[in-house]
Amino acid sequence: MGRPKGFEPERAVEQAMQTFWTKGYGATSPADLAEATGVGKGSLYHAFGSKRELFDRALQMYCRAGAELTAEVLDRPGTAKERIRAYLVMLVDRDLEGPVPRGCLAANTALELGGRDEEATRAVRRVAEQTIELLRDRIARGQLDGDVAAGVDALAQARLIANTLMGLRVMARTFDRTMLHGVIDSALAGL
Amino acid sequence: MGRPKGFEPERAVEQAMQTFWTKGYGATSPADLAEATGVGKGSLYHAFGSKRELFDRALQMYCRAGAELTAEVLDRPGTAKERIRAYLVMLVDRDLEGPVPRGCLAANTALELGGRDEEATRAVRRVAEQTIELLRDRIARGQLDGDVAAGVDALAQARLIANTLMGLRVMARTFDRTMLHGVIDSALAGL
DNA sequence: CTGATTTTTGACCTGTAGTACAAGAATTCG
DNA sequence: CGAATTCTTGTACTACAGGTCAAAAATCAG
Repeated sequence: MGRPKGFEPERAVEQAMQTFWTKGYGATSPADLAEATGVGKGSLYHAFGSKRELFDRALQMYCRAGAELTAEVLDRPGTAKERIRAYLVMLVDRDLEGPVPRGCLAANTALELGGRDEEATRAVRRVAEQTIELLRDRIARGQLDGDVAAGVDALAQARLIANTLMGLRVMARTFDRTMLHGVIDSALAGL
Repeated sequence: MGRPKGFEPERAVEQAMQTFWTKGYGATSPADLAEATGVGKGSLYHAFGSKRELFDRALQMYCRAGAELTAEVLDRPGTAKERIRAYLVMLVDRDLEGPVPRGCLAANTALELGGRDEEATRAVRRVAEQTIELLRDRIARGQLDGDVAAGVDALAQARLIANTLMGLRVMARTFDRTMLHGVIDSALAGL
């Protein structure tokens, strides 16, 4: 019973995520969130408790969607190198296509809150570890498939690529597509 | 003539830089700056005009110091690979030694203001390009010295390493020294 | 319809960011 | 010393961040 919600929480979290992603946590005001979600400030606080809790939900959603996307793209047919390249290129291109490059919400959060905020640090770490794991598995599969040399250290390469990815999403803020693609090529030389 | 300044501007900019570095641009208040520099809020505005202008000076100082440090470390005796590894290790360890990992002011700025702020974007891009150039020169020198294979594309490797560096300074917010050093090793495999 | 329950709305509140400004202090010049 | 100049200090001000709350609105059980 009781009055029914006038909005879908998941939808609101998603809108909030977009806003946090674009403007950053600190620079997003409750008013911004209200406008983005179309839900009154008061209702948001009623439903989510605080700006911070809403952000946690948004970050969680981002991580989940990111992991799914990563798995999906890596699993498409092709060699490990081809798939990983496609993955990196896709993320970089996505970054560059918007009116304003937003990078990666997790990376942005890592720099904005990392080290100062327990919860955020853990969340960011988890998504990074997840990515590394997916990359490692894909490389290992490449070794089974015979398209990656058996002597390659899958974990080390996965870490290198994940780190490169973080770098790319910072560089995407200031450099152009050509340079970023060049970096991707160099980073994949070890495969 | 007139009353002499009660503080050294350069010193104040340096203190301000430390604060911006630790807390980020948006999260640093005029009150923080006044406390960090020991100069009254009013005096700061009189001397520097605005928070933004002070930040520009601080970022500029950071870039200059960074470039000098890079050049200095790379120029010490050793092979290109040894020197570049030492450079990366030094930056990562510095990041980790403080009570709170601060990353790189330029990278932080790139993520906080990049794409939205012309001036900041330019400054960050300049420091990145500078770093790439110094790395390229050092690799090229390594080729002359014979410690780097002649077939290596110095510019591509320099870009890869600069990108790796950016990534490391993001990862340093959430990962430990061991993993970061592993990434450094992998990244230098191409030399 | 009444009451219980939950959501919405909008007003309201406290604190601080970012800046402006006026009055006073320190210094040099004549 | 007085005047001119430049810096300092502290107050004042506007705007907005972040959040709270009371009252109205919507639903359902009985």
